[in-house]
Amino acid sequence: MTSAGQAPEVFAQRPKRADARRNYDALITAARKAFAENGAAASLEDVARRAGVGIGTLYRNFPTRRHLFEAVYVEEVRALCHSAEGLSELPPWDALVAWLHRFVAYVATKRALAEQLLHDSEIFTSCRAEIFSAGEPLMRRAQSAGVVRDDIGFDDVVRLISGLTMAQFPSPEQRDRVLGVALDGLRPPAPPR
Amino acid sequence: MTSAGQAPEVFAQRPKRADARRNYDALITAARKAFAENGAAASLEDVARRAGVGIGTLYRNFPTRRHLFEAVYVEEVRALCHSAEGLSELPPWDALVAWLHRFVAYVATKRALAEQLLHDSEIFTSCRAEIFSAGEPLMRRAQSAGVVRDDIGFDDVVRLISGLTMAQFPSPEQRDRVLGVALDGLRPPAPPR
DNA sequence: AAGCTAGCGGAGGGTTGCCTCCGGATGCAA
DNA sequence: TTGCATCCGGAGGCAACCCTCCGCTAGCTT
Repeated sequence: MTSAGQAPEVFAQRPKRADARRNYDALITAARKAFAENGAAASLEDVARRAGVGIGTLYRNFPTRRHLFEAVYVEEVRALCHSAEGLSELPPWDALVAWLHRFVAYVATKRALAEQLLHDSEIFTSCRAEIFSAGEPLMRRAQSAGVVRDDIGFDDVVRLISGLTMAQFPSPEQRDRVLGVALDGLRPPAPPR
Repeated sequence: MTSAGQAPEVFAQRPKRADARRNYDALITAARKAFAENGAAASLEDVARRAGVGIGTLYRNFPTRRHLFEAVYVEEVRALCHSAEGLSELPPWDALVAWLHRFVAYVATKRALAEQLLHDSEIFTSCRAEIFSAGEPLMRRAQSAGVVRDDIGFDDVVRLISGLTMAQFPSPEQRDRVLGVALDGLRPPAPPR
């Protein structure tokens, strides 16, 4: 029950003919990999090659490098937000922490994507909105329950987490340990101190 | 009194003739700007242009893009580590926090650099060592004083901070607020919980 | 001040990636 | 089955960048 579903149609929509749709999906998948491997500057011709389609097909579906970027990015965000559903059955703190963990895991490999999109993109802002509508309720619930300090907003948490997301961790264990430390910072200060 | 000064000479050394040295420095400065603005893929010809030297000169000083990268990077790290000197006059916690703030501030703009260097570079490892020898003592002192939890290492802190470093903050205020939250996570857990 | 040599600049050849364009193939509706 | 609208692929022109090479310039030394 995120706000997804009626998101902005600003970006390239999935084509209707069966073969075209196949190609579209193959392109997105290939692009995700290529960007993850080679960074934001991955060759579009390489993407087409991986997807097993002609370069022309790529350009028809995504007139611009950015279009392709955005399509990949949007899909990631969708998945993340979707995963917030059902989390409200957990206790407030656990729900928040669980989702934030997913946040990190989902976005961890998308460095290149994020870097490219961070600047001036309306898609980015609308995705941001989606993320907020998925995570902010969890945050507020935790604050009302007194298990998260009151002097910070959800946007602070997003920055904190997405910062970690960008860092390179040698092992998932260390990543979780560090995330744990960061999360401890969210706890309300102990009464005496 | 960091371990700087006799650092690895693996990389291009500053030339001896006056004009050459001028060009070398101009190149580093230009490169720093170019990388900050255009990311890791900035055009080397552009760098030379900014520095007001011929492309040949650039290639003579830095045979490889990576050489240039490393020269810029090393200089940044030097400055940061150097700034740890004298901090031990402050109380343990304050000293650590002060340095970490500098860490964030110094490295904040070097996204592109870091991304490129993060992989397989011996320069990177040696810089890492330098950072550790500058920061780890501060950390240990704070731990002995009981103002930082004992179950984490300095490397965890580095990850935490350099994560923040990567994130894009709209204002320095928010950046500091978030950093504050993260730092609170370093405090030892309050006795009861 | 005169010569030696380190250093300079930028033309240019090669490579790579971008993007357009259109003849041919193919899903889909009737 | 047939027709057509949609979609495909990749050749090819264009632009950007990489990097080498070599004739000239100008610090430095004596």
